[in-house]
Amino acid sequence: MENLPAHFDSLFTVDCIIFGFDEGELKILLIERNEEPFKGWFALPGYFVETTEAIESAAQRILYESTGLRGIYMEQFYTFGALGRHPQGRVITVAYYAMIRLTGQKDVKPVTDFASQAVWVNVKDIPELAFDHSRIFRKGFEKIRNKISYQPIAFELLPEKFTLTQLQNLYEVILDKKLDKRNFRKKMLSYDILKELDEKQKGVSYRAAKLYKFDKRKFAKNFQKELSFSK
Amino acid sequence: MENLPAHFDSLFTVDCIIFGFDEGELKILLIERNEEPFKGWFALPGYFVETTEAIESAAQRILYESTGLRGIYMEQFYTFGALGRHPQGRVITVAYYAMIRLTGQKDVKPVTDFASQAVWVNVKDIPELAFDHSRIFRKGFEKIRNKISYQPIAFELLPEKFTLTQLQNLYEVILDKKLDKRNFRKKMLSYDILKELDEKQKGVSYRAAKLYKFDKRKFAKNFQKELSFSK
DNA sequence: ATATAAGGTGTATTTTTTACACTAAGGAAC
DNA sequence: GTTCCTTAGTGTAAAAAATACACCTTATAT
Repeated sequence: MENLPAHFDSLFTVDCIIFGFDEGELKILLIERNEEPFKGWFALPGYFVETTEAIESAAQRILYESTGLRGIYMEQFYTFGALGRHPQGRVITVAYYAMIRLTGQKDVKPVTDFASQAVWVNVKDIPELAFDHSRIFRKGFEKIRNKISYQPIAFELLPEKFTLTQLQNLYEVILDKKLDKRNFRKKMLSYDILKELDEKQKGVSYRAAKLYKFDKRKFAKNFQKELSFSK
Repeated sequence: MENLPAHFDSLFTVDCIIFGFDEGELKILLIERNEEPFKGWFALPGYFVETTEAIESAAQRILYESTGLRGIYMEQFYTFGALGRHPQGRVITVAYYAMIRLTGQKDVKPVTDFASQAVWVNVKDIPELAFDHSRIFRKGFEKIRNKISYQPIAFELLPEKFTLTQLQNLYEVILDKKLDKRNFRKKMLSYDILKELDEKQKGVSYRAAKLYKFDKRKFAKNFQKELSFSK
């Protein structure tokens, strides 16, 4: 950390995988680039980190510019710095993922000037992306797939009030496999992080299901105890 | 990723937590800085990433400069970029950990010109470190503590041939708790990643224990199957 | 009233985790 | 060479967790 130039600059970026769950499908937000390099390609929302900005804030800013949302929990999952990843020079990117609630209106605001549009794409239909963004996406997706197996992180994707079947569908889409209904419910309820509401689903043409809420307090209490190797 | 300056430079660093296991103690390698800022403080080995260098290579180089070792597996675990972390300006650092085999001689080569010495320090006695390195250390240590609970990553720390008791001691030191001998052996052997050798410990004044080797092939085979949420 | 579609529930079996204590072996000390 | 000391090495029973599996209930639509 020595021999610092009197003034220095940095060239690194933040790229975000923004997950949303909509109509039973897990999607991410992609932008279509309208500038070179990779003009016309789809890419993860991302941008340079200002020198006066913490990485974390840059991630929040990019999320805001892409979706209009603020204060969403984002998790940093890896930093990519292979030499050839940007055709014009050395760019290091810190990758984050976020999970957001798509409440019908799909709040996408393709704000930035370098994107011609922003679209939600099913994770099963992601095209080849600009730069090394395909790799970044795969790594981030793998991360949440692993994490969800031992930590209930997926509630951010659901509406505030949800049914157990919706929750199970979400798990099935993320894990890409069918789960047993009875076992899923038993296990999920045993975590004791859901609050059963006095309310039922509306507008369905079949028996309405009970609604639940995620209980942050209980979650914090029940998931502080760490993983153990045996005793 | 637009509006690139014709020429650009980046200011970021790599910092490494280098773990070693010696005389029953888990240690990390620290350097003592002999330049400002934080002259005289201990710090994690780290340095700038050259613009012509992949992050990964920089990590390897730093490991080599600190220990004389090459080709060791290193894992990136987090990137730190809070605004105030370096007193002279914005420096982003990508943190890696490595685990190395301390085979008696303790191969420390305090090579760099900005370090007056390099020392192995027990993880229980880490002093307050320069910059935000204390925080980096805590985060990295937590990471391996979690990871070892579901992946046998600790073999790199042991001599090539080791006894089950040595392995158990290592786990106990990392997890900071006592484990049951029978259960530990049962579980470890059930992973089927150890090769039992036709050889025994030497030079001990008590019953010599069988020696084992870590079997990389079996490890790869048995740990590709991923974690699952239930079926 | 009937059909349709999802909601909601329990138990037996298997697997995994935990708790727990004694004999065996080898070298050191006398 | 006998005794002592220290660690090696082993099995089983009980508890907990994970799995497999099928039917009745309830709400709406026709």
